[in-house]
Amino acid sequence: MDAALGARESNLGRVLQILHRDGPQSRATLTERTGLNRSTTASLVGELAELGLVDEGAPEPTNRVGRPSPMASVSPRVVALAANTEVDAITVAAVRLDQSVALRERIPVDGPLSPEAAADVIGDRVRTWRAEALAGHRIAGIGVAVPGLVRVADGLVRQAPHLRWRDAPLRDLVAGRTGLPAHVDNDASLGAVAEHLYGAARGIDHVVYLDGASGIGGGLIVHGMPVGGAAGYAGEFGQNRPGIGDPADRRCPGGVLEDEVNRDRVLTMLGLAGIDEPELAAAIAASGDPAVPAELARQSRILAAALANAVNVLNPSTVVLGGYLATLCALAPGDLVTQVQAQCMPASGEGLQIRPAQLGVDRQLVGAAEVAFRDLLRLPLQAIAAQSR
Amino acid sequence: MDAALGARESNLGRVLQILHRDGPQSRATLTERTGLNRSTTASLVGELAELGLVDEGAPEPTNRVGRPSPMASVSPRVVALAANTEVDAITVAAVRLDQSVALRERIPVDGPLSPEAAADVIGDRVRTWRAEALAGHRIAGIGVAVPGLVRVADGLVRQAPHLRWRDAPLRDLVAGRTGLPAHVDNDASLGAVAEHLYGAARGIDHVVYLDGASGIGGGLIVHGMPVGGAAGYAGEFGQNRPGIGDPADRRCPGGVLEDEVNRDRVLTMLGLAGIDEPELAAAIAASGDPAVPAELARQSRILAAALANAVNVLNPSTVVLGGYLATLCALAPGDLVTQVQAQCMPASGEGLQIRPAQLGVDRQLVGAAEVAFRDLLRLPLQAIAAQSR
DNA sequence: GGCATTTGTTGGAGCATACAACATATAATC
DNA sequence: GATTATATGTTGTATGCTCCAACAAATGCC
Repeated sequence: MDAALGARESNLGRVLQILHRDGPQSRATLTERTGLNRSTTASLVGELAELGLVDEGAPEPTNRVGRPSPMASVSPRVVALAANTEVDAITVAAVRLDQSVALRERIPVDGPLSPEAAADVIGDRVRTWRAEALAGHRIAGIGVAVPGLVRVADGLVRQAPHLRWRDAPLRDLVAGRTGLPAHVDNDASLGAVAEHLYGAARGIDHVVYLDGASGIGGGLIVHGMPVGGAAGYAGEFGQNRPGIGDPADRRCPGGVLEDEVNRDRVLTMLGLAGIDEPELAAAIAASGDPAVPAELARQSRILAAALANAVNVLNPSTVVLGGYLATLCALAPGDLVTQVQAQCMPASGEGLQIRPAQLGVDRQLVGAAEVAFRDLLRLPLQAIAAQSR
Repeated sequence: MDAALGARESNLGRVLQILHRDGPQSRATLTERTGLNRSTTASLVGELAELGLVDEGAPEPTNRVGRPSPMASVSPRVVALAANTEVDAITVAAVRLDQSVALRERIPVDGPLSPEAAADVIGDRVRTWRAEALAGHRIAGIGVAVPGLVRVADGLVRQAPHLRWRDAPLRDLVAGRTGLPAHVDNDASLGAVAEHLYGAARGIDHVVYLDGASGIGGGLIVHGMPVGGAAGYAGEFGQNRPGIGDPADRRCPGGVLEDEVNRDRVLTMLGLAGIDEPELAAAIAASGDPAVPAELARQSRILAAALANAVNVLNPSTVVLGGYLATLCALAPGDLVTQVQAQCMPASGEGLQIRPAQLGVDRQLVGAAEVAFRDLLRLPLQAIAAQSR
């Protein structure tokens, strides 16, 4: 907003963000990336080091002429907390500014917990960590991933069917239990953020992300920014109704995408339950039943129809598939990209890439930590001042 | 990018943009809106006036205590040119910074022109205007609206079926003929820009815009910014295949939205052709054939299905319908909002508004002018310097 | 007509970065 | 192994832009 006032703080944030996203690098590199002057960069890095956000280190051997430039890296003593609320467990983690997971604990729970109980579980874990493992660390805040619709502005969980939550004020509950600034968002939206910054869609400005678990969640990146929409509910591809080319492909009249493209259907077919993705992939490969690849092909046709709609509307350069959808894409007969391109506008589908997600189980946690880091990365001084009050 | 260097230029742009978008206002208002200091605002407005971009005028009577603040308004001698290429005509216009249309000429053409011939038509008109009506005016550039897929980065028209263009380098053709910086974009995307800034979606950050003419074009506004996607093809709702609830509603097996929701079907039913929207609306109202409202109801059900998908994915607060789709929405039995809400996630559809477009025939021209103004509004000094070279 | 209020106007202070000159550390060269 | 070219750190100063404070001006209110 105000261009000159706060210019320094904004530049501090820029430097910190570059180190956060792209890892340790020399001051010379930072100078080039920011376009600022050498002396300014030195001053900025120095101030960040004084604030305890950045560590300055010895130059790395570079085998090039010229005076070596000292390295800067984010301090390992700065973390964001992250929580992922699932039906059978709540995972809490501490994520460093370099995305490494300092602490992680999966806390199994019996059946769906109430929002209050879930906040208690998170709060207890955080209290212990702050007294012990995280003593002496700066904690930027806490981000919570929820499998449901979240009104991002105030962290109200509007609807999380699997958790049986409705209109749960989770942000305030978690903030109250932890005493930390809290942020809540949809798990798939956070996965999209993580894959965009550090995973399969790194550096790509227009991304459609779909994550298949019990349902199908999704997230969008447009102009390099996560898209929440008016209230924060954007990305719910699972509830879309794509046109299905061959009526015989429909299993669920009036059903939505996640009814048709559904992991449980394959599990049932295989007579299995309670297995993870690698196990599912192995079971599919081991199965001799021809109905299995046929079902995968059917599901991938419907997925392609839904993706073609998304490609027409959003013209992404990359689609990232996570969880079950990555398995489906890898194992279904035929090429999903080709199927999508056959149904969308030729130009829109040009050069389209469909990639599996890269970040594994920590995806939601890294995404949640990212939103918890946001204020610190934008305006470091203000974030620190706000915390010491 | 660089926060301090160029701060002034960026602030010049901000002031100019506020006057451009929100009309004449006092310096005091500008001070409040920008958050800058009184003295800074005075200096900025003064410099813009010296540049010939802004006029300073006498204070307006305000009936309030205190020294009256002089008004600032955009200069009427600054224009952007705009062109809309249709099958049967090319419309060229000069649009002022206050969106008023200084000059407009609709040039009928016989059948589809080649891209070169179209650029010639535009170039001839522009040459005459520059010598006469626009003498002494500053011309920021020219924006061209095309009914087709446009690669925005270089203004290559990839595909414009109605014009029978494929891979036409229209930006370079128009820039060559006019000697002006040229921008080309899809007509519906430009309509979305115009409705977002000055029409039915004014001030709304998340908008889905659909325009029904010969086909269905569309545009998106996300986070208050127009969305082009990776190459600029975003918004092509017309080529989507929505799930159609009742199979009996399908008229066109394997067809896309614009095959099913189609103005020509209604025209045929009415035995009419070559009429405009008001005439169509009147004809529908006058028709006693019960098949007509039934067809409108069918089309609106399918439109609702497509919109529900978009609402799930993008969570807009407002959907704007232009052209035939506005007519359809107004005249089809039943409430379109209700139909959409019935098919999307309840939370996503909360508070959804569906509004007719407001800007009428100048919509595309205003949108095209807007992109032509963009550089001038962002960095006025650079834009002016670039022009005088 | 005096007073409160709001805004314009002016000159100077402050902040942040750019710049230039010099210092330093490395690789390449002879 | 000294010399040179190159790249970067370091330092003090200059520049650009805004903010600030004090004063002036124009209006409504009493």
